[in-house]
Amino acid sequence: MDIMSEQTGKSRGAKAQAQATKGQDPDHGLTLDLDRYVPAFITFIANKLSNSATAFYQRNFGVNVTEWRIMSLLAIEPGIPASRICSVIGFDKGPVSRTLAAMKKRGLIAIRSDPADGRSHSIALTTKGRATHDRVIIAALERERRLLSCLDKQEQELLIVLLRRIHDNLGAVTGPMEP
Amino acid sequence: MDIMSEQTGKSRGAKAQAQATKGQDPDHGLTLDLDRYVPAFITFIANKLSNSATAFYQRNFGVNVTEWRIMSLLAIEPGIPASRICSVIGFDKGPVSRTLAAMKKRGLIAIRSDPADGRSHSIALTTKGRATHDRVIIAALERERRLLSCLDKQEQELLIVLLRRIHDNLGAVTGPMEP
DNA sequence: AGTTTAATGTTGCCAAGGCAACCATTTTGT
DNA sequence: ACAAAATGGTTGCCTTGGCAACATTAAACT
Repeated sequence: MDIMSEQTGKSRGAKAQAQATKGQDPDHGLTLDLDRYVPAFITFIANKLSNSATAFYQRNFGVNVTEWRIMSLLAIEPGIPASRICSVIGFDKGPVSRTLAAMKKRGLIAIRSDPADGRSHSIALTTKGRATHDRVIIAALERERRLLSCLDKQEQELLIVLLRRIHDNLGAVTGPMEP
Repeated sequence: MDIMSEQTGKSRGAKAQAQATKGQDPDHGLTLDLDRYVPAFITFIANKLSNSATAFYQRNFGVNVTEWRIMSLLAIEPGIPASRICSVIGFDKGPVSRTLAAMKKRGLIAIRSDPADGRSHSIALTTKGRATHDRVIIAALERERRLLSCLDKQEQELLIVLLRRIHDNLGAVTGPMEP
């Protein structure tokens, strides 16, 4: 195939240093160029960020990163239902439901049922939840600042724009696909 | 984009504070701007990508996304030890060890112990593993192509460069930090 | 030498989070 | 009006993957 030979030749060039230590000469067939494979980059970065964030927030504020994400959204949009949380943070409603129950039990949020719709609930931070939020956000912004400290202001803007475009284009990949 | 374009005033009842467009809550203090908060973007995108990839690869090729990542690395650098896999894909050695055991049992990889170092092992794709790899990579590249289809060639290059810089800068955030 | 220290994997344990089945309420279609 | 479908949440079950304790071997330092 054309794709095969083209991609193989392309990725071979930038690869020499990667296998300096252990890799044998792999050169038969198509391989990924891990220095340019975006899904791997994004997953790697996200995993490290989430793990590190959960460890840090848990240790210092007693909340994990999922709870922090929910709190940050509730600070922006008080009174939203759980379904809104799911769509914004991109999580399944199962974990969100359980996390909300845990946060309510710890007094971080208040849940009152919607009088207009017996299925829905209105969720908001309590005073305690807001106080926790106001402490965590300082650390969160500092973490983001450090993460982006390797980019100048213009590059940061560019990254945000590109990530937003990718974010809005996720349907092109998560949708149906034939093998 | 704002995901809020749906029925915004639905379950917020009469007190729906229409922070509809941009999510700034004037009543309170500091809040995140979720349209510009990079950690949230990256996590969201990575979760959707990984979930969708695992579902797709599992259904069509019988491998999950972790196994695929390991396979893609083994195709590039045959004969590496497990520690190398951990550092490249950013996973803990525990899951990697278990995944390798499962892949060996299914005949996808071969593991032989290093005669020079009794602790280390040399891991490589079998013929069957390589055959699976050669089928999956077609889908993987197509998925990446779709993901990036919202960017032109220059923007894609830019994104790769920026992500690599972030990737290499992760230590600034995962390292020690005081609250 | 011998004793500590470090590195490689394996395993136990646990939290995070997706999926599906389900219940309770609308909403819709006829 | 009433059955059918859709919607919001809850729960059970499962996979993924991190962390820590451990065994084994290699390296480093007396």
